[in-house]
Amino acid sequence: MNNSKKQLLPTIRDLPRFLCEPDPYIYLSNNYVVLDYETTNKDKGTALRGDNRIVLACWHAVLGEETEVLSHYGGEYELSELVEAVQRADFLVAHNAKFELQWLERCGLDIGEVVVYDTMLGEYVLGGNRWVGAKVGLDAIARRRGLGAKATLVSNLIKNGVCPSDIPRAWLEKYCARDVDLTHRLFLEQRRELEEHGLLKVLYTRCLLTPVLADIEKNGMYLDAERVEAAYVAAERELFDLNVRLHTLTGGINTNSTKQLAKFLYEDLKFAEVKDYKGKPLRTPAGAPRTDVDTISSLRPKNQKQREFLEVYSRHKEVSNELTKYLRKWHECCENDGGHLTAFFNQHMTQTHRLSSSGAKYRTQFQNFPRTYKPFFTAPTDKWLVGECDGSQLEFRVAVHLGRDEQGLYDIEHGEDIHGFTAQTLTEAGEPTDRQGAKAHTFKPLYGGQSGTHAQQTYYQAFRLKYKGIAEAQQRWINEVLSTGKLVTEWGMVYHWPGTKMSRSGYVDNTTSICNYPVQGFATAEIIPIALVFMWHRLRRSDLQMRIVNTIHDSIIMLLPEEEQEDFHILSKECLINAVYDYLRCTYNVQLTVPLGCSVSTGKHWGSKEETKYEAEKELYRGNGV
DNA sequence: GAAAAGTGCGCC
DNA sequence: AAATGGCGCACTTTTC
Repeated sequence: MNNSKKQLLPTIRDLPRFLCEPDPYIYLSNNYVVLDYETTNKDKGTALRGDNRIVLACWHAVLGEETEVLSHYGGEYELSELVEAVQRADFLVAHNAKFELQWLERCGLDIGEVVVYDTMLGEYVLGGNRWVGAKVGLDAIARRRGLGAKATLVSNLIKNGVCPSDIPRAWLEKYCARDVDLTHRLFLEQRRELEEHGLLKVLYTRCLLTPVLADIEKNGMYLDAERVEAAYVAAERELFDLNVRLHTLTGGINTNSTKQLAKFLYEDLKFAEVKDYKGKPLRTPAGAPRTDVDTISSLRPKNQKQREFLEVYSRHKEVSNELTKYLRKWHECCENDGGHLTAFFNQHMTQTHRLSSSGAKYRTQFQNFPRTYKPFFTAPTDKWLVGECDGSQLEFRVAVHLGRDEQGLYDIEHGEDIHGFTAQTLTEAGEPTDRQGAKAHTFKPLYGGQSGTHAQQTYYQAFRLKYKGIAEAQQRWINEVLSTGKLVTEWGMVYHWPGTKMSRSGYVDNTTSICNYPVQGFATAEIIPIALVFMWHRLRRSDLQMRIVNTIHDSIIMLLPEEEQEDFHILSKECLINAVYDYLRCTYNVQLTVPLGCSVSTGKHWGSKEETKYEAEKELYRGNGV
């Protein structure tokens, strides 16, 4: 166990050079490999399925002026030449490199030692918020850039479910060679543009996260079968009763149909629609009456029939949601897979560049479990725990930094109760609100929110007055977008809102996005990924057994042996706090001016209430950091 | 009959 | 005219 080369917890200096001395200009080197795999096609060909295999690998090995064009038809055990080429190179180029990395790991590569350049992420970073998802697919990019479309015959075969292993070898080779060539030319175009726009560093950060995600997707999370089963059975039982009652009350309409439900609510039961301050009914974007919980819960029943319907309906909605989105799937997962639940992370789906996730086999994504279900997750073995660490008030603190807001800094340093201020302001404006109820409103101004009830508007104004620095920064962002159509953030990321105009009333299009993207992006697309990267590499170079299993925007979820609790605390603090300051300074030349904090908890199940909080030392954010 | 649009709801 | 950001998934209805 005491491997001489490893330590329980290596320091940051022991990490690979590309981390302790981050250098985005490595991408200007001409020592790289461009790779594309064709694989069998179960679940999109993922390497995480043992029954998939590599059909064909095509790669370019570039060294100086020389480009070798290579390919190999056959499985992963015969690809040592490729693995060695990748190890010799300064970096690996691939489109959606997470996919290739998972395969390369099966081919025997240590993916913790590789720097990748992902052309999908390259395009994503160049686009800012302009193109996401399918628009950064290789086809779409080739079309947009006039690089020549993909070979249509083979791509159509694959799209229509034909396994590459059944496609004639010569066709497939031509297709794959073309994709590598396309990826290579795309890379050369992109790196020039990224350098020109000062975006290499942003791409570097995106790409550092790729091997981390490639690895943690393999882990998954574990459900406590007993807890899931109990909740599942109780919910099915309750739903059955509620269905009967609802059927009687409504005469058998389908309450899942917004159309039928709206007719029942507003015509049959004669509820009055909720109106705005001008007396106009609040409708959906398409003009239909609203039937969501918020709307329905604000309806005021005037008779017994209305009252009873609201009561039964709201509970029915709750229970059926829980069942269809979580409990039935998790019940299946416990029956068939011992409660092992997996998902994958999408690096290219969001406008702000935070991650998104999608459920794998059971289609439950990893970022929207109901909070009350956290205790349904547990460790797969005895003597292991679930741990969670998250950035304290992360988006607020980021906003305070971006606005160099003195009041905000004071409040953070003195642990002021921000929600308390919200509650007090709302109460004094005639809308009695407790602290819990105030939480929803506290940060709405960070999203540029202005409207609402009189008391709410009073609060938003009070927020803008109190945190002047934040409000002024947001106003500057709006002005910049008005005059240039884009916003260059202080870490280099550029968001675009072309054609933004001011209306006659003075309201600027996209105000809410302009106010929010920099905050959300810096917090959850830069800071947390940095922490994840450092945490993963330090664990990888240690003897510790704990592993990262999930990340939800401002938090990281782990599985760990009981005896590694202290290491987990240290690691959380050092990665979520210290490493972030260093990395931001080295890579982005950004000196954070606020304390970062984190809170750490562990337990037999996820969601333990006992938290330990840590705060940054003053010299990290108030001096030169030395 | 499949795809797209619309609506609602879970999380941060 | 409206004016709180970001997602993915279930379900119904509309469109092609």
